[in-house]
Amino acid sequence: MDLSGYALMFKALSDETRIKIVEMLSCGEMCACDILESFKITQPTLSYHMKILSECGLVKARKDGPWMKYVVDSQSARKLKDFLEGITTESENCICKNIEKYSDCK
Amino acid sequence: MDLSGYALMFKALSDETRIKIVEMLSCGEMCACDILESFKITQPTLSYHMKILSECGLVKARKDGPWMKYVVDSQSARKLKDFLEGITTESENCICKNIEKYSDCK
DNA sequence: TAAACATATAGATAATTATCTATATGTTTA
DNA sequence: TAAACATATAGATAATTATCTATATGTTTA
Repeated sequence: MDLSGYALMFKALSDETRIKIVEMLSCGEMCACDILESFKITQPTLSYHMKILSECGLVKARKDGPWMKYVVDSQSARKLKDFLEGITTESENCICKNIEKYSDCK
Repeated sequence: MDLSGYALMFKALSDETRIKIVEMLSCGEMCACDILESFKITQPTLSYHMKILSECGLVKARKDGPWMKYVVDSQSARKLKDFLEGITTESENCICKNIEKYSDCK
């Protein structure tokens, strides 16, 4: 995954409401209507947040009749975790060996 | 750490420039001027980013003469990693046992 | 001490974000 | 099939963000 992918996932988690949603989903699949009950936001706002969480890949969405069901995508969460692992751990192929790639690129 | 603390750290990592900075710092301490060389941003913009990274706790800053030196705070990074761990792993005291806390709280 | 260097701050601005209301679309049930 | 239910989309808006230029502050060196 390239950095913009990580940035999108981190951005998805940069909002407290979305962090809470992800925590709720960590126990298993839930439908939007059930998630909505735990928050004081309107249905369109939840829909907006779920789109952000789904589009970055951190959450998987599926349609079940009239309901949308959501669950954490463990693989994506693990990738993000591994990124943080790379930040803390000393290793042979340290992430920072790629520094030159960034020179003069935006 | 409460959720707003995590949100701040995730927000700090939601920008590609800042992700790159953190990667660079993962190898060890660097001064602002050296970091700046790898980016096409102005010095005030870098100063802005370093403030965001420092204030959330993900990066430690210290003054050394005229230089500011920065390094990743491994403890914070580990906390963030553990949060993601809690999202993926099934456990006795699952994060989602706290769901009721969110009810009707914004 | 004056010049050079490193960084921070102030103020402006275009772009993005989180939220809402109103409404549309799609699915199930009576 | 009409009503009820679940969700998404459109459009508006206030707040936030990332960036810049100009300038201030603090430190070292000649």
